[in-house]
Amino acid sequence: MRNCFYFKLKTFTLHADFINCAILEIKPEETVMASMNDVAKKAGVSIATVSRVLNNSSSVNEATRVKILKAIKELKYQPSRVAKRLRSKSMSGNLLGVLIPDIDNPFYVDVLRGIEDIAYTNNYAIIMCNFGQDEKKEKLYLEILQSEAIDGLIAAPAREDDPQLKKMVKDGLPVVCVDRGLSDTEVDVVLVDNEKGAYSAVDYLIKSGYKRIAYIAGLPTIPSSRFREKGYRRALEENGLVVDDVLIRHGNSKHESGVELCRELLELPNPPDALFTGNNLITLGALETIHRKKLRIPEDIAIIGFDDMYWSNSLNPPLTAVRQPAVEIGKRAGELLIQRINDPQRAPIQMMLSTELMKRSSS
Amino acid sequence: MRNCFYFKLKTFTLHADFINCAILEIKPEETVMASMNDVAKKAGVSIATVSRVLNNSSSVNEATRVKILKAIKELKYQPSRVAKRLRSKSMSGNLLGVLIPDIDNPFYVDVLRGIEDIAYTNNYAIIMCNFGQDEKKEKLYLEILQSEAIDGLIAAPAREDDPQLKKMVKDGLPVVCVDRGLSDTEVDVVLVDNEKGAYSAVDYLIKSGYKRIAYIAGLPTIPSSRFREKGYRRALEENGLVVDDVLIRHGNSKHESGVELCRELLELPNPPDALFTGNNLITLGALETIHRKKLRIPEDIAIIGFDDMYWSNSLNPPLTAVRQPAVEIGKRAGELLIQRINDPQRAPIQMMLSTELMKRSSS
DNA sequence: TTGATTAATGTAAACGTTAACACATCTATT
DNA sequence: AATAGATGTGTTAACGTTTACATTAATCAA
Repeated sequence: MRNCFYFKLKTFTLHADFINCAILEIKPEETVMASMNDVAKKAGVSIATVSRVLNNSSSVNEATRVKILKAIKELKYQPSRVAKRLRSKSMSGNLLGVLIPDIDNPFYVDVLRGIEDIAYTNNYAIIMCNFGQDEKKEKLYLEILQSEAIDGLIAAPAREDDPQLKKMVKDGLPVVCVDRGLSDTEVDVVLVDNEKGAYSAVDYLIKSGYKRIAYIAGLPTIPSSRFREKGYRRALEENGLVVDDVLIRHGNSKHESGVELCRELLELPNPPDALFTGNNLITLGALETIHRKKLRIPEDIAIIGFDDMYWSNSLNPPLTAVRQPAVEIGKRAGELLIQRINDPQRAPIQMMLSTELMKRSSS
Repeated sequence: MRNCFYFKLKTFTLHADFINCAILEIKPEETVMASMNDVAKKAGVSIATVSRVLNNSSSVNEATRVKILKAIKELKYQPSRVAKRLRSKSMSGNLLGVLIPDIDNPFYVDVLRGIEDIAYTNNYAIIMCNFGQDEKKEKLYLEILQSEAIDGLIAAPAREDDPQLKKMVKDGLPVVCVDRGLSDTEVDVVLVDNEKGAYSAVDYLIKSGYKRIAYIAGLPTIPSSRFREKGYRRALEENGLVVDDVLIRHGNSKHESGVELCRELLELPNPPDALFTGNNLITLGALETIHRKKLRIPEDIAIIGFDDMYWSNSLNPPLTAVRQPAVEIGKRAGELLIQRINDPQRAPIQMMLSTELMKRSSS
């Protein structure tokens, strides 16, 4: 604004900027958001007193308190979270980071929703970081989160031994891991008993009479993939079936790997009669292939997927699935994180929620 | 740390804090994250010079530059976005807000992913706010976003005339609306031609021979719901069919309204032979009901849904759907926003992307 | 009355940046 | 030889909070 007048006086030309300026000046309110200083001035007190009533720390006279409250109302004052965060890393800046591998996966969306729910009720905002299974991107996001001075982080790291994340934990950042842990590191973890969940699914398939059960796995780097495979193998073994390695396929945890690996399996000389799919996306991919081949479920091929969806009943036939309480995982993680922010000394907790086999008609 | 020694010298007692301190002192690195000041000190220059090489503004001697760069490397210095943001609202603090009505809806997830993609490549972080169709929550989130001093906002507001959001736009916050606009307000908008999309679907149904076509609508407060209804009506009229109001049902845009309203329609004395569903969630809900009733698609009831999903082919039969390029909507919105941040004066743009009727076998 | 405690408030330094301004040197133009 | 500009650098005041410390006035026990 001052620049504009400068232009005017100096050159005596109607520079474009000046015109804009003039117009702006007519605008009714150039509301620039009141600061604590403005409030203090308006209430005729010092800035410290305002801060005191805001955080109702230590005693302040009732009369001044109402004066200040009034000023706050009138100026529509809103404290700046940014300034707060800058000032004291110790004090809560009310910002949480969430680092997830793949927002295309409905499981993580549910987790995110659970986190968001808790965050919101505790007045935390969330910085959402989706690294799409890309470790480089993950690394960059971790740096950004650090730079944003978040109060805490909920993460499903790409690898269990992520050195960067481990360092952040060691440096004192409150962290809760979901879906997977962090090796050799004292950190809260919320996950599900993957082996048991997989076992229950495969055992159920066997008990239902299926003999050649295939497993389409996700990325082997992800612990849950491995645990699920372990459960799969154990179920076969304990039921006296032999594990046929040709029936185990490893993909990248994404939709198209479900499509592709399912096709490979079905085109085998001796194809499976049932399918256990390693996650949401893989299940959907496999279904696509099965339908394309006009195979009947479960008569030609049965299927049980890891991860349930609220629209599993919209599939035809309704999908039998191992349900992870995804929203609850998010909520618990959020609660643990806030707890830890308030009490950094608390011993780490590993919370293992149980899965539920949702028996529907695809198996 | 210094406090501890203070304790020691003053009281000569082993205060608990002191013990903690002693232990802490043994810890290898109490890495507190280096600041620009540390870098400056280490490089033997002033803090301003460091800032200069960081923003490579104005000239700085090559020798000092490398000295500083070296110091930065060694200290693993990372600039604080928080400080940056506090310092200059004008300068980019590299933080964007995203305000969406319902993260359960895969459409918004895709939009979010598009935004995230652009944000990431431009070094912006995202604060994600999901208000779940709750206007009170929306209001609170807007306040939080303001308080976080975001550089820009992408929003799908609950109502077109949201006064709070309108005020924020007027106050100069760069805003881009997705999926819906903001009445009487100069703001960038990215959306789809909802009427045309709906028209194409219903027209296709009619051309395929269906006579009684029902529409399950979302919340009437949402503009897109109304436009889709308009397209539905126009298609009927232009094809010489009469609009039977009993075949139009209004829900709340959520899954269970799809389940319920579809049931009502199918139990009508004179039920529809085809269904046009107003969004993702409604479609899924309707499918659930159809399958529960063991009706065949499309023989007993045809269905076309608004919103396509990457797993529409996993449905049985594959779903015919009006595809919104959701990811692209997100990307375009992200681009527009960043443009506007860099040039606040640019005239607002309304970007209307086109839908595509994905003809599969549910109709 | 005095000295000590408490209540209510103000002052100013920090948090980590940016940017306006000032100040040297040095080079080039007259 | 003098002046103007460029080049390179430092100093310092913001930004909006919190908080340690200082200050004043009032209350109270002795």
